[in-house]
Amino acid sequence: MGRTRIRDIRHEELINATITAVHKRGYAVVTMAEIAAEAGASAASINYYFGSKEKLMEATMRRLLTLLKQAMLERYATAKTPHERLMAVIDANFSDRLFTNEQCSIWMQFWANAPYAESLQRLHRINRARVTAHFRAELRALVSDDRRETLREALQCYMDGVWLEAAQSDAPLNPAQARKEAREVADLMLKSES
Amino acid sequence: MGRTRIRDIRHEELINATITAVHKRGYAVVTMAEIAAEAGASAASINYYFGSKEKLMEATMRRLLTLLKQAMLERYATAKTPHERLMAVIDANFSDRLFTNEQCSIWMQFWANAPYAESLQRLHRINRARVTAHFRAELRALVSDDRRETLREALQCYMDGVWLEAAQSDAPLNPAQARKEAREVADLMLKSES
DNA sequence: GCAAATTTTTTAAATGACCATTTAAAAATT
DNA sequence: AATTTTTAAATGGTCATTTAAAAAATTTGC
Repeated sequence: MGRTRIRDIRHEELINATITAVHKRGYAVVTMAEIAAEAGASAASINYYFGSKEKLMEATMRRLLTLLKQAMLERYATAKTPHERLMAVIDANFSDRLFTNEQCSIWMQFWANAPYAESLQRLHRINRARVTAHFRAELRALVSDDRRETLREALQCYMDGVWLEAAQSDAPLNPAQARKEAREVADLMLKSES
Repeated sequence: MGRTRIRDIRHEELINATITAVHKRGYAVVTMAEIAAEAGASAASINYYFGSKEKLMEATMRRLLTLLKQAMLERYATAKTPHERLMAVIDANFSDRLFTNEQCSIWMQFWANAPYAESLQRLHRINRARVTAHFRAELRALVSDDRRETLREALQCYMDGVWLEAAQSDAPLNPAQARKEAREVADLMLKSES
């Protein structure tokens, strides 16, 4: 009984179309018609499946969060030491799938609009809290108490900043390079701890 | 002959109103009527003085850039060593005047919308290039060639990230604390260079 | 000084677009 | 035949900008 398979397909298609359309036009400016066109559907069908523009946006942000979570868990699975697990979190943020112009751009859009949309803000905070928790846990074994929070905040802000800058660039990004640099930065900070 | 003094006053008032209104409502969503109400004027008068919403936004962003530039030059004036000048750039970014919820929030708004508005993008890039140049110049005397760019990028991204996070928070910010932490982060990175 | 004349500033109301959402009916699927 | 999916068209609302006229300020001629 493949119950309403089509529903899932449309959800997927429309969310992907939303990601592309928001990237192209900006969160607050993109129209239902543009998103629909991107998916080869009609604006009315979006409301049929999602109920409203706002709910579509929320579902899209959820998708993004899921992608990030997956990327993190994937890498976490094989990491053995605290240092490796720390790097797993970093690598996830700059994985080939996530560190693209489109993804950075749309993250930035949701980020910027979170303060003005309850539902986005909630999701955003949950996500940030998760990354914070991971960092804290791994840093516990790596740096002394008194410096840990400074270092964690610094690392988290650094990663946010990299994404933010990536969202501004139209030249294609280099995830491998970004991972390398992020690891260097992290090690640089850790080293000065000895 | 104080030529058309009133024009300057209105410009000032309307730009301030724009800052407040964009902070409250978001860049792409705020209306001319809301901005006008904030200034105790009519929407039509904004067009009389600025020509269009877009030009008003551009003028507002210019104002923000001027504020940052001023903050930097002020601190630069008294800094003697490269290290002091580096800290001057950092302190400027987290000065009492600039590191407020309202300022961070509106910076974030312009930032996020720069990719979709030619004029904003231009200004944004000019500003970033200036900060980059300052950092490069001061770091030249402080760290070895091979690490300089990594360190500079890390510092710049870190500062962007702090602003970005500040824009999400509704609790009042603590500029002094932010300066202290930023200095710590910078020194941490510099120390590991020896 | 001072009152018409001129210029600058201000706004209420009109204009013309644009858009999310609903509706009602058609098309496709079960 | 019943249900699900799709969309064209209608609806109702919002908003930037323009217009036309009023109000304030400034200049000018005396």
